[in-house]
Amino acid sequence: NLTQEVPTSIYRTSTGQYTTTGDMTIYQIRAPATALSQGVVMAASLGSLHTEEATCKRELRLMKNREAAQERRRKKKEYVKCLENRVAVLENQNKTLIEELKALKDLYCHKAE
DNA sequence: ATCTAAAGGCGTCAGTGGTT
DNA sequence: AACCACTGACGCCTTTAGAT
Repeated sequence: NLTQEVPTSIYRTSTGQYTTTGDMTIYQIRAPATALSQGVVMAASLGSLHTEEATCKRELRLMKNREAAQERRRKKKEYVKCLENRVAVLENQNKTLIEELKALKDLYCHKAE
């Protein structure tokens, strides 16, 4: 049951801060159910159903995106680690090859003498 | 101990390409 | 057209390393 787990909506302000909103608009719309206002109230509750659904959708999307971002960062770290390992291996190989080349050069020089 | 710049991590938004 | 997963970019907060 999603709606029970979904926290209050979180919005980002223009300054990048986060803020929350309750169901203010829904509460404000509710009025005494006189015969005249009945239709209005019904429309409002229908509307609140829509906003509830929209809120649910939004929260679900945010949650999934949050998880996607976490996974993305995990994989990126893994990839960078991989690259660093590769660099270390190649540096070692390079070192070995340079030493080998030096040894062969020495050998060649001594033979030439 | 305090200050501060840099680095790291996080949540979110916006855009994109693929799928139904 | 609506939906989804993925990803780069952004702004914020926290941590870390070095200077004073």
